[in-house]
Amino acid sequence: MENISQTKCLISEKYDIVLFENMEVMKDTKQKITDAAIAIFNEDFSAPLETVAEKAEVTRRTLHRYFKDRNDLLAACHHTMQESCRSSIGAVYATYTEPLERFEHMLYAAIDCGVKFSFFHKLHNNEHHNHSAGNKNCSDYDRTFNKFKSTIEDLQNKGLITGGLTTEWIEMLCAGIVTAAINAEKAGNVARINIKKFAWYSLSKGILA
Amino acid sequence: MENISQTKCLISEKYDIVLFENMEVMKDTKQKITDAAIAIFNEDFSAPLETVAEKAEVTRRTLHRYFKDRNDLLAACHHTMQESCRSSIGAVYATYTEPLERFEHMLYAAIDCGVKFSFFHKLHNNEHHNHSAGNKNCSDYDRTFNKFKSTIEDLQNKGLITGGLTTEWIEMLCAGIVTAAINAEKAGNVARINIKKFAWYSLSKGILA
DNA sequence: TTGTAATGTCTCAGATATGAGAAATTTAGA
DNA sequence: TCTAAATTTCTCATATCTGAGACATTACAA
Repeated sequence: MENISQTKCLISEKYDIVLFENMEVMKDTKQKITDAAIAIFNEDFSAPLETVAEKAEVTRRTLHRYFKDRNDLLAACHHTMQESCRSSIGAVYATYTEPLERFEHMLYAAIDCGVKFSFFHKLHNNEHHNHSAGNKNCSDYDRTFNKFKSTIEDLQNKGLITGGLTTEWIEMLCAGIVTAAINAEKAGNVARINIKKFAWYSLSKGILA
Repeated sequence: MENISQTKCLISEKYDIVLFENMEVMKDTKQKITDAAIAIFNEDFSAPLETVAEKAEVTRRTLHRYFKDRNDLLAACHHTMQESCRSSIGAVYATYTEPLERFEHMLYAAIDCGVKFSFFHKLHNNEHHNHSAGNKNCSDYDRTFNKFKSTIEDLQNKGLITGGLTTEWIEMLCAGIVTAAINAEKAGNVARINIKKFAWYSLSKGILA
């Protein structure tokens, strides 16, 4: 019987410590509200702002002091998600050049970004959103996610991907597995240390030739 | 280089024809509204009822004639999801006894249920929902999903699962892969015929020893 | 301790969502 | 074609959400 411990896995110590979100003691209020909004809107896009304020542990009045209106808050969410993904994925892209190694660390980066990754991906891939390169938000998204996509294409060109699987499927699968990792983390029924290990095992076995 | 066509795959012809949702010409209005609500609420839980009515191609007034209020509509959603999942998964459970075969067909059944599967799963597994066996909805959910979970346990007991992977992770992964399949279907960038093939390939390789 | 900036409380007006009555219109079947 | 049921249209009252002013309270740094 195969055992997961035999599988090569590049998780560094760093990832085991700061595993998911930054648990900083004192975030500045504006960022705290933005982070709360990302968590809430990811699950319930039309949730009342009161709900966001509660999650951020501030009054609705305070929220309105920082954000003109709902759209303003959403723009801040977008900026935070974009920046978090750009920074994490960009760092991996710059650090690793070998496609497989790069791909593995991109998965870990995506899991570290957590909801900021999955909500960002969801927003730009849902049926109502019409993605246009002219839109600043969309081009920001593309710049970051193209690093992801091109890494998958590199794997394919090197013949590392199971024949027949398409780039599009692999992208969807990655998003699905990141979501699984986030949900496992939230549910708390899978040991934290294992989540990335499991995610990489299932993803790599699931697509590599 | 491994090719996906070499992988054993039990998709029957039936699945290729009625692939995702039932595209019936004339659904009765109440069911049409309920289905629209499942699609909308899955993506935006607090979406206004106007949005649901639009999706169902009726007036908000008509919606209110069938459903007393939002909760009433939500109860109908729950009933439809429960019944769809119970029927599909129950049929697979009754038809196949060999765990691996059963598991594969359960994946196909879940993909066929589509949003009805993923929304149902999401509702009973999100952090706000406190799952209690006393609640009728929860026990309905458990009855159906325990068939899923016990199938995974059977695989594990037979030594078919990669050592170390937990039941909880596999459940999350299944939900993630079903979501990937649904999104691939919605995005339309993965050929319909391939979706189930890809999903089973990635899932089976991703967890089986 | 004191002053200032940030946040909370209370309040309100306008916007949007909700639920339903009444009558007109459409649809489907005899 | 005619009738009955279903749906739409228009309307309204109520509820909830939103954004902001005025002032009280708190936190913190000098």
